[in-house]
Amino acid sequence: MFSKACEYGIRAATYIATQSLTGRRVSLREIAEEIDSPMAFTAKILQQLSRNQILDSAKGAAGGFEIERARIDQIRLGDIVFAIDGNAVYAGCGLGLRECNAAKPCPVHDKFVAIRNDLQQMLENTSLYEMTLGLEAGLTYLKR
Amino acid sequence: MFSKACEYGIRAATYIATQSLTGRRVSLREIAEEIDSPMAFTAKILQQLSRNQILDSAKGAAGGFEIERARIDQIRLGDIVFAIDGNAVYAGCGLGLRECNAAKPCPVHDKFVAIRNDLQQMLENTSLYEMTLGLEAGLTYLKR
DNA sequence: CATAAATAGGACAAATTTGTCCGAATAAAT
DNA sequence: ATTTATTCGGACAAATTTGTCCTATTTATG
Repeated sequence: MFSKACEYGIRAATYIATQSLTGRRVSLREIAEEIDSPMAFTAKILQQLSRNQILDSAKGAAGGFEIERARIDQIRLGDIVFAIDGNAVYAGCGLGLRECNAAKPCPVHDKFVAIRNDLQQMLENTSLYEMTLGLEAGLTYLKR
Repeated sequence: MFSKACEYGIRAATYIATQSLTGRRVSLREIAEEIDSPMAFTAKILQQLSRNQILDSAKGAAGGFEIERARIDQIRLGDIVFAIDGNAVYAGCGLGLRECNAAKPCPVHDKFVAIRNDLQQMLENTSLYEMTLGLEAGLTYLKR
């Protein structure tokens, strides 16, 4: 559904958020270990999230990544997906037609629209904060 | 959502179905033109669908592809997707975890399950025949 | 100031997906 | 029987995505 880059990005942002909630800034190394992702590749994705103001990075010794407390509430899962995969998830015909809309639809246009609307709703309604809740309680996981 | 191969496969199967309804067997060349897909690549996909009994192929002059009338009603969109993309659509964690289930879920496991169930329902409830209806009536399209 | 620890970014490499080419096999038509 | 039109299948090529490596830059700390 999402690209690998996007999957890593969501997991990374979620982990960073859990740590930022306790005021801890985390390093790339730690992130990659905690979400079990390739470190250098994860670095690229974090850069992208940083450029898109999803998270803040600090260079130098004791540097790392963090997310402002207030932003953890505001950032939606969809923001992260958009920052990495663009609008590919929402746009684009399910059968790959360049133009596909209500006026000239593909044979499954309506059915796909319905499902993508559900997906979009979910992505827009899910906050980063919400994703951190189960993690701290040990009810959800970011690796394995 | 689906691979390019899968998109072409669905479009091809749908076109073949419309023509098989009138007893016409169609050639690869015609299919590729009608669904606007790369011919040689489409050939590979049709082979795959043929091996999976989604459609029948006939070699030699006047050969081509067709689908038995009775099968057009029986084949579901999900059968085509499964023949090409396997169970990737249903299985697999939304965040890319190797193991993700109700016991040890990722932070968005439940939300993804809900959406994927909807998708699965749609794929299993949509028959190839149903997809041909709008096409003949000029209400839906397979290219552009 | 020097050093160490960290991110930034460019170039490159590997893997996967997408797409092409061509010869072999098959079957209808002349 | 030969020709012609077609699918089959293998090898290859291109494009994209995923992943690695190395150097430069930045910043805290002694």
